[in-house]
This record gives sequence, C-alpha cells and structure tokens, in this order.
Amino acid sequence: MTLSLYDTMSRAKRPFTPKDPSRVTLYVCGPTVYNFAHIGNFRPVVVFDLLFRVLREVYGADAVKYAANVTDVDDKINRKAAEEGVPISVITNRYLDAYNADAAALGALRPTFQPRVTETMDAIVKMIGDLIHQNSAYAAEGHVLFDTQSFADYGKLSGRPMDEMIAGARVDVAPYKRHPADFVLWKPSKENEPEWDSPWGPGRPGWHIECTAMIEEALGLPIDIHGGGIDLVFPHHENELAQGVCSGHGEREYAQVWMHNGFLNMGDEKMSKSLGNVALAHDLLGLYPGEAIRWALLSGHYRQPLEWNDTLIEQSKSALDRLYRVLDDAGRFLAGESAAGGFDNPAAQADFAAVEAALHDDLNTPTAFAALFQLADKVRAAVMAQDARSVASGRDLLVAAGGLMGFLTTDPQAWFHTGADDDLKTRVEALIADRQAARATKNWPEADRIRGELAALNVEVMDGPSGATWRIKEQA
RNA sequence: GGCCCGAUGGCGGAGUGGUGACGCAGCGGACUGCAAAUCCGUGCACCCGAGUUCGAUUCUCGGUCGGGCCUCCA
Repeated sequence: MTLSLYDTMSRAKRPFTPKDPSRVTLYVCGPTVYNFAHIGNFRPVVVFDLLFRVLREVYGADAVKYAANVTDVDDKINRKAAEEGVPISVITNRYLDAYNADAAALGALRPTFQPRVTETMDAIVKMIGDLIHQNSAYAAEGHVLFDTQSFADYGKLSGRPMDEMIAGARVDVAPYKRHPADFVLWKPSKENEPEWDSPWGPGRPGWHIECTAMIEEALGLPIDIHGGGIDLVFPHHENELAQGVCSGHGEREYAQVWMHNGFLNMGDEKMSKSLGNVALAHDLLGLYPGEAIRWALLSGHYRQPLEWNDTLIEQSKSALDRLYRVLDDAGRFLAGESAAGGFDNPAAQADFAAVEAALHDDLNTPTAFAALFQLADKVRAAVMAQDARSVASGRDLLVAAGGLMGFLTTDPQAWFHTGADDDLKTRVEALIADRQAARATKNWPEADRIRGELAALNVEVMDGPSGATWRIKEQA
C-alpha cells in the first residue's frame, strides 16, 4: 500500500519514497517555550504525531527518525525571565516540561530527538560561517545577514516572486541590509540578555538558522519530510530552505516533501459559552479526556482550516463514547465466553484495511474515522449475533485500527469512569448495590430515588442484562 | 496593495461527472418497571451566475462571502 503525501513545494499529492527506507527522516518546527501553549500549537503536534505513527507502521518503528525542535532563545523568553528575575533556563525548562506533558496527554509519542537551540549553538555558528564562506551571507554592524540574492530559487516554496515581496513589504528595512528581503542569521543581544560567543561578536542566532542547524545536527541534510503550520511557509521555511541549500555549496537538497497543517480558528466569542474562553491545551485537558481533544484536532483533514469550539470537542467525546461502548459491550460479552484466538474476520479486516488506506492517502482522518465506525458496527453486529469468534477478532481489529491513530488506548471501563476518584467509585458502587436490591423487590420509587442521587453525583446508571453499569455524565 | 486557500444538511466533516460517506444532534418505533445504551426506520445539503457536458455538488470562468500569509504567531 503506497503512502501519498501532499507536498507544498510542488502543490500536489505524490507517492512518498524515502531516500533510505531504513532511515526515514521527519522534522517539525516545535514550540517556543515561554508559556503554556495555545491549543492551536498542538494541531501540528497531533497531526505530525499521526504521520510519525503511520511512517513507523510502514517502515518499522526503528527506521523513522523524528526531530521536533524547541526554541529556548527568544525575546518573549527573555522578557518572562526578566519579569520573574530568573535565568531563562528556569522559564524554558518549566514550560518545556508542561508542553511535553500536554503533548503526551494528547497521545503524541515523544519525537526521537528534541533538540534545543541552547544546545545547538556550535552547529549554528558553524553553519553561519559556512554561509559566509559560500558568499551567501555577510556581516554588517554586528549582524550577520543572509544574502537572498545569492539563492536563485528564493521564493519558490511559498510561491512569492522577489519583487512582489519587496513591493508588499510593510516594514522598515534595516539600513545595514543589502537587500530588503535579507534576513538575520546572527544579531547582538540587548543589554542584560543572554549571549553567546561568535566570530562576529557576542550575540544570539536569528530564528530561521536555528531550525536548519538543528536539522543538520539531529538528522543530517537532506531530510525526507519537513512539517509545520501553514503560517510558517513564509518566511520561516522559505528561509530555512535557502540556508540549507546554500550552506552546502548551493547544490544540496533540503527536504523532499514539505507538509503544512491548516490553521485552527478560534471564532471570537464562541468559546465563552461553557468553556469560558479556554484556549490553552493545558486547561482543556483538565476538562476533557486527551483522546477527545485529539479526536477533535483530527476531525478535519489536516490541510483544511479547523473551526475550534466547545461543540466540536463535545461531539468528539460523543463519537469516542460510541466506539468505547462497542468495546465495552464486546468485552462484557466475551467475559462469559471461552477464549477464541486466531480467527479471521474478513469483513472487519476489510474495514481495518480501509482505515489504513485512508491514512495512507495523505492522512485522510475523516475517512479513516468513517472506516473505524464501519468496523465498530461489525463488532456490534457480532455481539448481537452471539458470535464469540467474530467479536474477539473484530474487537482486536478495532483496537488496532484505533491504535494506528492513537485512539482507543484506554480500558473502556476506565474511559467511562474518567474523572471519578476512588472515593466516588466506592460510593457509586454502594448506591448501585442498594438500587439493585430495590429493583429486585420492584421498589421502583426507591430505585428511581437512588438514580437521582447518582445523577446528583454526575453519574448515570444503565441497567443491562448482566447488571448495571455506570459512567460519568460530563466532566468539568 | 500582492500572494494563497476555502464555501457541502441543525452542527462537524469526507468524497465523487450520473446509486445523497461518516459522526453528533432531531423525529417515529422496538426493547426497558421508567430511563440510558442498543436495534429498526426517518427527515435534512452540495454559496450565486454563466459555460463545457446527454448529465455538475464534482470541471472552467466571473461574482459574493470567509480565512491565512506578506521578515521571527503552529
């Protein structure tokens, strides 16, 4: 099954062929760690985590090398550190930890490498030196600038002809620039701000050179896939490309596929209704299960803009509830059956293949979701038909299919009890036992009273043939 | 001003030149002590105009509306 990916550079979906199938390389621009990250910052995290998973599936887990950088040198970091009167490392470590914890809660695997600017300074300085040596950069007034005139293909990725960019420029051009489009590779630090030594004087690197140097160091150029948000196409990725190519004698390739995820639209006041303008992933994760937020982030195709609001997350939660209910019912049914392994379930297998095919078609998650529901329906039908072997194999396939995308990783019972602590669980179990006793004597008023009591605890009971089950109605 | 995207039912959102994905929500029925869940059934769409075509939601052109980028925001 071939994997097809849409490439921003060629503006077409093409079959993906890694340079070396035993070492597939992926780089994604990561966060600047100066605060808790906005939910929009996690769209690329989840999207490219999905790509990482798909690549691992196709080429083998060990064959895929995924680097996502961390920008830990930045004006906003400096400002925050000054406000708190602490070294920047205190700030960056604090928010990097929070970022990694949130990413994990969203089901994102840890990238193979997570390079930091502060730990890549030698490679950055070396690359700037290489660019000067190649006549693609020049020093002026304490700065080092990239000479965009030295790269004939400048503008090719974003589709912006040079002259138009100059015409449209709405920023004052620094006097030391030879050309308005030239950008900073190295600049002097301001007073009391962190600085590093370089042949051009103490200072710090420009934003774009960081990524190019980190790619070179972590993965080695050229790489197979470079990803990031659509807003980074210009100037960031355009500049990265120019640096990467020019630092290698102007002949080097940089990335064979460029992938960009669409924007997450927050829609103004819409969030205020029940979420109270919650926009930080960190806060959202306190209100909803990570998988529900992950589902919401993947509910549209990654290249499309995604409208983010509370309804979307609630619908996502409901969709997952449905899948977990199937798993729960299947597990309940199988508990009373003898184990049956190794049975082929062709119908369910076809759905599993459809999930894979959708993912291989440029990460078409909506279609993959549809196939997942088809598969769930097969399992449901098998339960109704009391066909233990079909249930067992179908359930395994459903879990596996969800697992391809980082879903259905929780035990169904635990999923429905998310948010309940042990104390609540004990109380609920006791109340349900009382209610069962009342129901046994057909004492309906008492049974309904207890149900009301449970409802007050945000718990919903469901009477089934093999006893009652319960779930947390709503989190938050 | 320049460049680039998008417009599908109550909501989210795929896809296709001709049988109206999928999920959420709604409605009717079954089941249930009543519910919930589940099952059966059901309604609801392809921004506007022109063109190409036997036939367009799908292709082309124009328009309207919405969004992104234009030197450090994913």
